[in-house]
Order: sequence, then structure tokens, then C-alpha cells
Amino acid sequence: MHELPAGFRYLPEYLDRLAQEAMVDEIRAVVAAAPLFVPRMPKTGKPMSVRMTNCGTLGWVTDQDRGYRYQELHPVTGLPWPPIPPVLLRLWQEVSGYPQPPEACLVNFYEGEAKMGLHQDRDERTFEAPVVSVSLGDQCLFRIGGTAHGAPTRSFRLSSGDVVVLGGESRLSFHGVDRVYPGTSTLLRNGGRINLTLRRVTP
DNA sequence: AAGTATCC
DNA sequence: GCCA
Repeated sequence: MHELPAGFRYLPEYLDRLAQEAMVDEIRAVVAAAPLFVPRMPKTGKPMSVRMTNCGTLGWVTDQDRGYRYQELHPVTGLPWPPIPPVLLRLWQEVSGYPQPPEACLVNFYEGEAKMGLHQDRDERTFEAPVVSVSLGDQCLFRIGGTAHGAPTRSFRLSSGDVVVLGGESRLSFHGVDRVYPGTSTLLRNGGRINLTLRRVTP
């Protein structure tokens, strides 16, 4: 049984059903303005299995030519990202302990066999602020390790309404999603899982 | 290690 | 089904 990295906070059932439904409505509006796109791996161009979009002044994107980065414009529409909904700014204020607001909210949509390989969130220009993650919809198997390659990992299920904070020592921990469990939530009519990650990019 | 394949 |  390995230790969880210091600064990792798991807040189960942080959002009640009504709050989750309100958040899904906000995300629907974000997706209407900034359509989901398929991110591609740097150099190889292999598609990731999730679809994604963003809200905020900066959004995380990746493609074959330019790789992982934050940018102000949607890669397909060329428009600025829609603003982060106030309810998410309030959540950040409640749990982040960071004085300034988040600049990016990455929206990852998992359906079917979608997963996310173990990785570090390290494209930001500051690691002082934590990463705040919200789970909506079907449960998933989440895995978190240490900051070093090859460090032991722990796995547990995340459910709709759970909030996870990666701060302190855990800010640069490797983490990922090994699988989604279909039919484990009624929040999204067509099933699947939405993960929102709020981030500060600049100091 | 933001990927996939393979093994137990 | 989950880990490495």
C-alpha cells in the first residue's frame, strides 16, 4: 500500500446532483461555442481517445506539428475560448487556496473505451497553483503515482461529483485514467464521462 | 507515460 | 480486469 503524494486531496461527492446538473448545462453551452476536437500526439500525430475543448483565456491543445501548449484561440474555429462559468470560478475559490483565478478549464470527454495514459501536467508556466479536477457522469478508474518515472501507482474509482486537487508535492505527479465504467451514472443522457480541470498557467 | 501492446 |  503506497502513500498518496502530499498535497493530493480527494473530495468525494463534493457536488450534489443539482450542482452536477447545473455544471453539465454550463459545459453544454461551452461546447456549443467551442466544439469538441480530437487532440493529436506531438510528432506521431496519433489521436488521443478523448475529445476535448476549453474555456478560459487560455486553452490546452496539442497537434502533430506544434505539440502540447496553451493558446488563446480554438484550433478549429479560430475563435477565443468562451469564459469559465462563474460556478467553476467559485469552486476554484473554495478548494484551490490560490488567490488568483484559473486561466484555463480543460474539458475532456470520455466515451466508450476512451482513456488517458499516465502523464504530468507540466505545460503551465507556474506550478504554484494546484490543478483542480471535477468528475461528471460515469465512474472511472483513476491512477496516480509519484513525480518520478516508474514510481509505484495507486488506483481508485472516481464518481460523478467528486473533486480532486493536485497541489503541493502532488502537483507534478503522474496520473491518468485507465478506464471508464459505462452505465454507472445517469447524469449524462448518452453516457460517458466529463472531466474538467481548472489550471493557472501564468505566475 | 496526454500512446499502445502484452502479460498475469 | 487491472497492472506494469
